[in-house]
Amino acid sequence: MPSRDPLVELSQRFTAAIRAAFPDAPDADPLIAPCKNPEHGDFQSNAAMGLAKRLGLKPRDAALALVARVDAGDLIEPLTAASIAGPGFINIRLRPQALASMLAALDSPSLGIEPAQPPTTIVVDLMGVNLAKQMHVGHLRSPIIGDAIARTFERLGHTVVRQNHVGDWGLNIAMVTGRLMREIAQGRTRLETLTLDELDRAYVAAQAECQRDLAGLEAVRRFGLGPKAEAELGEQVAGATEAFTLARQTLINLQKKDPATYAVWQRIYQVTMQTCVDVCKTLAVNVTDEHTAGESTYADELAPMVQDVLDRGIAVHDQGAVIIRVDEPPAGPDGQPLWKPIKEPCIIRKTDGGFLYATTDVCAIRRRVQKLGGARLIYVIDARQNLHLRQVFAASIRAGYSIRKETGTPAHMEHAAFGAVLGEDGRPFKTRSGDTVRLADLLAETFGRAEQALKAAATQRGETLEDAEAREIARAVGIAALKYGDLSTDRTKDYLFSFDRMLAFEGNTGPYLLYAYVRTRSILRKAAERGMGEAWKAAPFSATEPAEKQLALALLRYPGAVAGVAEALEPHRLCQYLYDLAGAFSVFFDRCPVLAAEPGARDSRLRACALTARVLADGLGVLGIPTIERM
RNA sequence: GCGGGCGUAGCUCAAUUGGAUAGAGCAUCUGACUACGGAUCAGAAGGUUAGGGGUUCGAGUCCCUUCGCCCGCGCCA
Repeated sequence: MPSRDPLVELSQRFTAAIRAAFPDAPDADPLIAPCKNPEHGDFQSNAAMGLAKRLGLKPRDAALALVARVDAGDLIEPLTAASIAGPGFINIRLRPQALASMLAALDSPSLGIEPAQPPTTIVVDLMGVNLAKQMHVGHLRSPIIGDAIARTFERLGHTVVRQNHVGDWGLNIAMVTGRLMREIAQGRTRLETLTLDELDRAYVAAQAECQRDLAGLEAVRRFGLGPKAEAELGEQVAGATEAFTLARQTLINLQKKDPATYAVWQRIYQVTMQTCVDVCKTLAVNVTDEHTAGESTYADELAPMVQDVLDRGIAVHDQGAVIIRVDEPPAGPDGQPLWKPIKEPCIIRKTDGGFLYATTDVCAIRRRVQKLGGARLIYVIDARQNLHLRQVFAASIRAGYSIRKETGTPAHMEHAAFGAVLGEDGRPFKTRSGDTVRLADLLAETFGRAEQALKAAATQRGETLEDAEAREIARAVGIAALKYGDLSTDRTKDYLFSFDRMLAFEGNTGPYLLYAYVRTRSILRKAAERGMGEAWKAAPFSATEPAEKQLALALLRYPGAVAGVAEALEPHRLCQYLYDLAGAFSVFFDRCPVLAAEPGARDSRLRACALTARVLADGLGVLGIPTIERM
């Protein structure tokens, strides 16, 4: 039985040929890849050049030796000296029969993606909202990229645990909680009707009133700006100091769960998380209450954790703080250092006895490995946090918290970093007035623009779109535009945000892919309307036209494309694949009539359309982009 | 100062991790149809891959160096 994936099948045959021809290099990679240029062939092996270098042969001789030993069977056309091109590329053509049977095999419920054996547990950190703060563009990339990565592993049959590491604890939260309690006491705010907007304002106000302008006071004194200025600033500092002291008291009350204080905090939590979960739902991001693991849930673990590492001599006192040094990594099983030396130590307790986010993050690693069973931890967090994460990873390895019981080795921890969101001027994305863009506004504008564009297109076709239907389709188009726009470029680079570009119906965009999908569905719908039955669903694939063959080859690359995303944690590979597939389908659509073809070709082409539709929908699903039937 | 990242067509991005003539889309120009959804397809033009040096059959990719931009750097999260 032929494999569904020609890459796998060809790799096996070439590996066997390498072992037979070059016993001294049995482990050499066959380096099978699809040909970029269809004129060269369907696939190519680039193994000969490497082998030649390694064994001191002429590349062409190595290629000849390989060509002579590859078992072509009924899979590929026989390889000859004429198959060798350039310095030693071996060009490969599939036999039509093999192509047809592989395609038929792909046309299964799994679409050629077999569940991982054995599945592993992967924890994905994919969001970090803060209590009492309005969500803004900065919160966009993590859930979009993180959810796509999570869905990829789920699709491959792994167990995924999503974690929303909510910033819901600490002095900043205590400040706003304290402020809110006073506002309530004064009758200026009501807990029952509290909104996130009010919370956001209270947060900013609380920050401001706790901000002691000591530097300003110093300057006033130094430059002798007069007793009045000094008195004003002195008053501010005194007020801020008082507010600060109050916030500290609130934090203490929170920590011991003083009922009045805790009730206000809970309400703040509720209002913030409701908005967060709503946004995720709107965006079709799979993050719900069950995925939230706020910093508050680690509060009781911090002090004992620090004590534990102190007791074991892993952490030390330094300049009044408690730190874990990470500049001398121990060697792992392979003799290599477990991480790259980091000069800056990981601080886990401040001089004043307070804890930091590093303290929480070390506890989070412990929970994710020891309790949640994570064999692999993926942090989808912006690139600026790289040093912090490396410190925390290293510290948790030293502390033994990330050592898996099953294997005795550290869980694999990765930072899937992403760049900043920039405006079209290349500066951080802001509103015209320079404020940060609220997520709610951004979504509204996306959906609004999508709806307008859809209506305009409908008018041009001479159709009218009902408001309700337009809105519904605009939602899907907007989500596709927003998510695909973000996912389709290398996540590590900064991302230039542009409504016009992401919402364009042409080019490598979400709407274009939805359109391609809609066209596949439209043909199938028409086939049903014209009573073409269901027999075509089992029709043999025949690829007589070049466009049919290119579509078939594109379809066969699907399992590899999904696997590639998992390997590199780079969803843009799947985007590129889907765009290629949509392009191959468009050419096919242009060249090969389906419904009007004679019955044999028609059935084969109908089946190709159906398979294309399923791969497009499945692939978009892996990216977290829902499809629609019409647009 | 130290550390990390980036620099590819006018613009926005790719390049299967060292492979064939560096590919797409947008914008520009030229063709194709009274259309299975033209929101399409075919073609043209556009490049010293920031500059220089090196490694080898072969470099956008690896090493060295210069320039430019972004980010981080023990008691914020």
